[in-house]
Amino acid sequence: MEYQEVEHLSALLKSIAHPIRLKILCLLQERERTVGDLRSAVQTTHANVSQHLSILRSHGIIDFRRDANFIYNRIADTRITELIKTMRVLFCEQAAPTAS
Amino acid sequence: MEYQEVEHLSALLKSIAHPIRLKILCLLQERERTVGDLRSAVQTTHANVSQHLSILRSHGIIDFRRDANFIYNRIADTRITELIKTMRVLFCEQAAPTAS
DNA sequence: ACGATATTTAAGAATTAAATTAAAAGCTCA
DNA sequence: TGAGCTTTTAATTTAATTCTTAAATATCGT
Repeated sequence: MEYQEVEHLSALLKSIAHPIRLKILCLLQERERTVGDLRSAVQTTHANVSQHLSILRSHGIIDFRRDANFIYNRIADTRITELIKTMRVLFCEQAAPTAS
Repeated sequence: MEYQEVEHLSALLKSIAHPIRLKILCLLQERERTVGDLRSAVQTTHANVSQHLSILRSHGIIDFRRDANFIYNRIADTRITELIKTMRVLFCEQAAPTAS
């Protein structure tokens, strides 16, 4: 892996490694959500969620659309969706009960 | 994803998100390496490499064996190998030149 | 045991990231 | 326009990481 690739990938990983941001990304896997939705799911202040969202946006990981005074956030990079799926399978999936 | 899973996964991601640690993990994909090998590949001090290695060890990501006064480091968790492979495919792989 | 080499540990300084708080900016609808 | 939402920005404080340096530990070969 090239120097630049390592730097880029590590910045990306760092941006998704924070528990609040990781949880936000998991929530956005299912469907788009407003800032308020996310705030109540992750249990912190609006300002804090907003700051985390702006970090994710600055990496092009998420995107948003506005509707009235709501901001709907969604995942912008499908590779992130793939990555999170892979991590879930590798690290979160229960061993399937053996059928015996 | 459960609260505990989020916490665990984010700690894991944080531990691999540092550029030096990510590079170390990439180097260890191929084969085991001594601390000195790794040091010259990542261009920093022995002490610093050693500290990064100890972070990776404390997460069970890498493992080592001793031979004389050399410590040979290797990846201990195959899921990490899988994860890195996936990330390389998703984020580092060039689009294959179209065969036309 | 001694000198040489490889690695680790520990303590402190420097850097970077995160949470908090308060104020501002957008938008809607009466 | 202005009251009432939702969201963002900015400044400060707090906390966590990372690097640096120096000293220690471990092992080898003689």
